[in-house]
Amino acid sequence: MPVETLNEEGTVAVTIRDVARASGVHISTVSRTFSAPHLVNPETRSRVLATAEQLGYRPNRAARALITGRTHNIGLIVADIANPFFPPLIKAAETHARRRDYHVFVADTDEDPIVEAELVQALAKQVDGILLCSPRMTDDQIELLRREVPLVVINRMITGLPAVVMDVGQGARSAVRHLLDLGHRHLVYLSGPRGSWTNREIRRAAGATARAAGAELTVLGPHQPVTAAGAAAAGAVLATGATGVLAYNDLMAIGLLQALQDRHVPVPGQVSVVGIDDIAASELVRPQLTTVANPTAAAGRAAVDMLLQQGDDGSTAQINLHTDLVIRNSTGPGPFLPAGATTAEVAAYVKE
Amino acid sequence: MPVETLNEEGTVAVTIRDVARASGVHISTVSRTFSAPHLVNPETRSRVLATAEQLGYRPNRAARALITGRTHNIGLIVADIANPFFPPLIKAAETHARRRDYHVFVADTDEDPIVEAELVQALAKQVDGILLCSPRMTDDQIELLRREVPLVVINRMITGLPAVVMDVGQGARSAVRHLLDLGHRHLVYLSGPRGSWTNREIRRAAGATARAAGAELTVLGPHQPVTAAGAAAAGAVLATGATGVLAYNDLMAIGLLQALQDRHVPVPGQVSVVGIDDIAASELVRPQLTTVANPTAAAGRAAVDMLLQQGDDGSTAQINLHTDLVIRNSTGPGPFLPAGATTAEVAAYVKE
DNA sequence: TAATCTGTTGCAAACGTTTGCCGAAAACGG
DNA sequence: CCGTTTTCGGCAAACGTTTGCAACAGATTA
Repeated sequence: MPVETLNEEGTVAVTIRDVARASGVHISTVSRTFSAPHLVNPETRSRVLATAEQLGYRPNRAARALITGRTHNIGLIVADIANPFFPPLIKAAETHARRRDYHVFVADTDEDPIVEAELVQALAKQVDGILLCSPRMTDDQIELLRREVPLVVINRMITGLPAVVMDVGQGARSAVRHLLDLGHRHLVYLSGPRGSWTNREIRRAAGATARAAGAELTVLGPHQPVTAAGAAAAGAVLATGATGVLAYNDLMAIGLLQALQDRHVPVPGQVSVVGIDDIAASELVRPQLTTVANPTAAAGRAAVDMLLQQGDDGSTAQINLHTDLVIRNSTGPGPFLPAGATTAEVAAYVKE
Repeated sequence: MPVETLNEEGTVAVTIRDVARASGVHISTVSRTFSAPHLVNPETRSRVLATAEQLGYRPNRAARALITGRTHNIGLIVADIANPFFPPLIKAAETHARRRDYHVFVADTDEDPIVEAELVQALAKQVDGILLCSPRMTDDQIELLRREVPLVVINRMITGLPAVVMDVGQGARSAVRHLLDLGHRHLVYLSGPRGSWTNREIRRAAGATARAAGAELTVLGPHQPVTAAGAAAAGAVLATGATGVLAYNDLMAIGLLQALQDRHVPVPGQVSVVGIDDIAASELVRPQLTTVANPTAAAGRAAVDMLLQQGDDGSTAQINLHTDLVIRNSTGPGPFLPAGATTAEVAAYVKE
């Protein structure tokens, strides 16, 4: 009776060797049955598969990783799992990766660039690549890290680095144009965290669009991308005298909405607010938030594909995903129009 | 000149062997420097550490896993990452695990018990244990799977299995008592998904509490735990004539809130609504949701600890975490009381 | 019929660690 | 100063795979 090693659960650990013995072939044949089926006789193959199935054999990924150098794992690093912007992306990436037989490590940096770098380092040797989501590091740091592990960046553009971005510049332009169309002439941009590429893009696009229309745009910030920061900014927003606000993300916009409500400032009667992301909650608050919808799920899937194809060629494509302005109830006509004016009336007014 | 193997990034893969050669010791000494430092002379140790640092050596976890049988990874399986109940738990578990030098695979079952079982199987050989969050499988299935991999269950009680539960029964009792105290005599429980242990606990506790007070409790469901289901149930809720509603979770409660608002049913004027979970959005909607706060972050940390200690002894502890009723604005006096009655007045009335 | 090719399998050397065992040297006790 | 213990470090065998190479049989070609 052969000595079987028991694993910690007290069951027999069945290896390639057991399958080989039971089906009367060499272990290499068993190995090939799984990793290069076309190299083994169909008859033998089915016999091996049958005994493997019967014995409950599962390939040991550590052993496989050791020799092939591919772990079949990928890392996904986000700023804050609890920020509702990320879960749909995580979910999509995870599901997509699993379909390709990859598993996903998810890690959270708490918006801290130092933690971010450490995490990449820690994960580097254990994954085939990392998806860096809205990184807060500098471009230089990222350049350094990409030498240790294949990287795909989401929501940031760095020359020479494969990236998936949601076209937040275009989104910001639509949002600002929407506010201008409604007759607002003085706008505020509630700026997001320092180090965010997205934040720079939005500010630039919003500024350019406002300037082109001869409107004024005041930038407030930087802020942490959370509701509390949006709420805290309410006073400053009102102090500017602006009537239209674009926020870095929906959380901040919602926080602002709440604070304005608490101060009995009518929205959109006195101030119009636009968010970015279209998180689930933006439909749940009242007034419902006008916002720029980001295709986060598509971005997650695209990023996984880019990462897995990266080895094949030296291509460093950059994908730019389209964003959509979703108009809800937090935006309305500017202050010098009759409060009840419809969009059509406003459009007519503006054209005059 | 020795031949160095290059990894896919084109940099040299530095192994224990390189460190050994560079510091003039045997590889076993290098190994021990990292995995059993007390067995090596402090002087040698620091020399090895220095060269390791200088060469940029990182232990290969696959090789380590292969020989020790421990991967230093854990799996975390949740029903739906996009359900805001889970992210705080995931985040806490991940951070806590990382502090103990473990990495976390996160996977999503889409509320499907079949996917759930497959995921456990797929992850089993690649992790040291799995955290099963609010599983939808049957007890038997879970019993079967625990033989393949150490398991800790969250939000479910199965005899003999280590578990962390949030005391949702107690939460439901507080919630129902709160509604009864406000003078509501006919309540509805908006039931959650089939297969949810939590759902059974809530229903049982709510039913018992209502019965003990001689009040009526109608159970509606099962439902998917999403806002749409809560909204869709609005008609049925009103049809029962009940004035107090307890929902399986906040998402459903919020959905219901929206639908009632659309029908111009005043909340809490005509109907009071209580949720469970205390997700971030429950504070953002208007009226703000009265709900049972679950200590999800604490649960995540506790579960990680249990899983990592599990090997040490055969203990299968079950931790029961306290929940808290958070009273906000979605609950108010029952219909036969003056609409503006304060809580104190209500209490007085009920006592009479 | 000999030479070549093709398809299938076995052999054995890796991959980068950990760890039980053993010997050498140092420290200790009497 | 001798015997015993302790500390330290080397040796080599694992762990479960993959994969280049070689062997062999049968089919194909010239």
